[in-house]
Amino acid sequence: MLHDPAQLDLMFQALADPARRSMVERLSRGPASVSQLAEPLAMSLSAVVQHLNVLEASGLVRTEKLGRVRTCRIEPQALRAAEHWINERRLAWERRLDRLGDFLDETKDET
Amino acid sequence: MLHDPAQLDLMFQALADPARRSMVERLSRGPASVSQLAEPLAMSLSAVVQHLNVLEASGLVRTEKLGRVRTCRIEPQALRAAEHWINERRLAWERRLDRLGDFLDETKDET
DNA sequence: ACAATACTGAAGTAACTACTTCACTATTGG
DNA sequence: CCAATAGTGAAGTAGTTACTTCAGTATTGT
Repeated sequence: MLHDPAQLDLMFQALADPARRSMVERLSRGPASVSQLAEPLAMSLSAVVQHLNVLEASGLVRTEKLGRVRTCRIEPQALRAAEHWINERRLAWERRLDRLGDFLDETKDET
Repeated sequence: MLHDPAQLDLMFQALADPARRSMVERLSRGPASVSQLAEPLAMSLSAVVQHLNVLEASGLVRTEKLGRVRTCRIEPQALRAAEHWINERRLAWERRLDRLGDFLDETKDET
């Protein structure tokens, strides 16, 4: 269920923005609050919350509110899904090149 | 030089569209012309060319024109760069979880 | 030579994105 | 209790994206 096209759209779209990637990068080093995520970014807190909503909708980040603090953390399964899609296509291409190489080697032997 | 933020923006943005992903998927099975890429897609040839330009600008696809036919193929290094970015963040997170697990195990022993 | 093929490019448009500001609501520390 | 903190939500706006159509240019098969 993580492989449907719409979910991949959301995940790659989420990763396409440098502010959101920097948030993911920060979260890869451990959970953080919204303010902590916002701190290094040159934009309003509101903008950060909007980016966070995009990340959450994509499934890449999960958040949990305790008191007045929203704690954000990475969802590694979603990262894995995006990684997997790319990996499959790259491997398909590279296997193809290998077979082509084998074929060329064989036909060379036949001369 | 494949790791600069702007290039990652372009690559993830390129992968965020289902039509473009279907083009990449087709190309992962071997090179194709613009018309061949367009064939399964419910949109004008012009639209396909525009998607193709996005893919080419991202570095994910390389094209070469011979006569009136533009042949498109995948650039696996670019796919690898996108894959690598995701992988690094996921691993950072998972290593963190492992260390946390070790720490919890150790402190449990100390009771 | 001429028709068909394979794109290419420009202009238009509707929807979406990445912000902004401002006003607001909880929660918490003193 | 009340001021500071942490975040939420709505509205507005400039810029971008994903198409469309239509008109044009090479290239190639007959």
